Amino acid sequence: MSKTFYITTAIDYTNAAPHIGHAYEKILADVLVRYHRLKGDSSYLLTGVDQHGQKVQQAAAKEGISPEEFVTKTTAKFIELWEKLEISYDGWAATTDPLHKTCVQKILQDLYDRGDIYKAKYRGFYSVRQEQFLTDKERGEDGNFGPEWGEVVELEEENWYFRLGNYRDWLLQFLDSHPGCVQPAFRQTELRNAAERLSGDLSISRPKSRLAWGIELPFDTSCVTYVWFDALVNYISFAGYLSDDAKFRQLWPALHVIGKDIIIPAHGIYWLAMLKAMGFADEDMPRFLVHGYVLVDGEKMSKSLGNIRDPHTFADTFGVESLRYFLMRDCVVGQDMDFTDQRLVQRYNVDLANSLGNLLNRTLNMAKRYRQGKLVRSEAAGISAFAAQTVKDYTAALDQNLVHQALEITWGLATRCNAFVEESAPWKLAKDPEKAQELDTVLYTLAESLRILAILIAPVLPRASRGILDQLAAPGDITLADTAWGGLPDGHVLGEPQVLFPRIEAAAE
RNA sequence: GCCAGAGUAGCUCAGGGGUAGAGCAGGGGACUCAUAAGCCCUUGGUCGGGGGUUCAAAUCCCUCCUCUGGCACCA
Repeated sequence: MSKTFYITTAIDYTNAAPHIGHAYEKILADVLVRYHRLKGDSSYLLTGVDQHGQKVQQAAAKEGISPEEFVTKTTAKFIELWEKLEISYDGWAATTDPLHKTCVQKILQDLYDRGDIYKAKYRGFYSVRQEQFLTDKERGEDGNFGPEWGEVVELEEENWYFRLGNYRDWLLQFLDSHPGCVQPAFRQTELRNAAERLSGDLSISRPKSRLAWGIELPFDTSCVTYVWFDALVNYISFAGYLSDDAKFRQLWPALHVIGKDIIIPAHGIYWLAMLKAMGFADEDMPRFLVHGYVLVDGEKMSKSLGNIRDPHTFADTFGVESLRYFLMRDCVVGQDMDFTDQRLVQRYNVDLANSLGNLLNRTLNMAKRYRQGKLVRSEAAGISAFAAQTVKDYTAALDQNLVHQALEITWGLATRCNAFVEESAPWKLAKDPEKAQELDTVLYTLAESLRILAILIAPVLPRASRGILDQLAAPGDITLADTAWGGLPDGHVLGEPQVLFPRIEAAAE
């Protein structure tokens, strides 16, 4: 069996509800994994939640409930959203899972035994109110810590450290010899620059007196591990590392879909160094697909601006598919995108309703009116060749994860078909008995093109894909190979036309 | 500050030494199968400013300005 296309997303921190940015990342990963399934590749999508840590502990305390209870409640919100958005994940990584905990502890113990983890004292300024150490970043303009930190004391604490600095040279060599490890390329350049300046080791523990909600260090039960050796490890623990060798060999290495805010240093430096320390070979290092932010009306989403968009609202107002389409079509992979209601509605009306939806509708109506929906197998060479080229270009784009480009290419076929309707004017052919064969060819060509379009949109618009195939009365179980011309048999009878994407008339302001 | 990227039509962006491009928005037209959709035509830009190289610069070089990102644990 060939290697599985193993794709993961960042696991989301469960101290608050998911927003449109979380949704974007999961949809992107979902589209890519659906594409690989369509191609017939063995595929596996892992997503999940990061449930440990201080902010969860604090948020739970604030509500007067246990961290377990709090996390269960918040996690449910993520699961509910992913189901609504049709994120077709195969594995669910929740960091409180015993499987994960066992894996983390085995890794820590092993690194400890090999001397990659050591204990050292840290002395610094500590905010009693916020229960955290402060760095120079937290200092105000005047160089002092602001009142929001409450009482600040100087404190000494013993913690465990990972010998990150030992892996700096290897990391530089690895990045230099593996262009394409990070997409887009400029992110790899940034990572390389950051790695060059890397100095010092990485604190990986917190005393339980400060943070109890985490995974206990196997060699020091007075501490829990802090974020890195917990959250990052999910990518391998849930892939069977140290628990199911066959599964792990099949899946690993992964393509990590992550946001631009966590490539440096978390994934690009810490995670790669951690894997190296665990003994992973260069060819078993993951690759990264780094996406940008979803801006709202040109601004970064933030609580203080009060412009956080709830994906549920969008899904309920405009439909899940229009949200998936808009996010995938309007965002150049790797770049930020601007999310505005107006633009979403515009894209929906222009691309989904007017172009594709109307093409389906007019085709079925003409076939019904002129031929009672019955087709004669045939081919308009210009269009079938165009369709074949479209599939080729589409594949080339998606093989490079360029979802927006694949959609643009796909819609090129829909546009070509709409023009073809005008060129061939079936309503004129229908009035001339001598043109009967020509009319049959036009109708079959349009129906067949729609069948191909339905296949191509399937990764992004699974429901609309099924909807088109249903109306064509074509089989719903499809693969990319089915885009070959002539799938609809001679004498095939099309289904009833229904409006697939009703126009959104009210300008959403 | 250092590093990277960007600044091209109202908007989103492509192009990258030889007469300025696409989609959407705006304007006009012919048609009628269709979700007043689709199709055709069209308005619109001294390609951030200034210098330079060149027969020729949006494109190469220098410089300045602006924005974004990274360096600095929030998808």
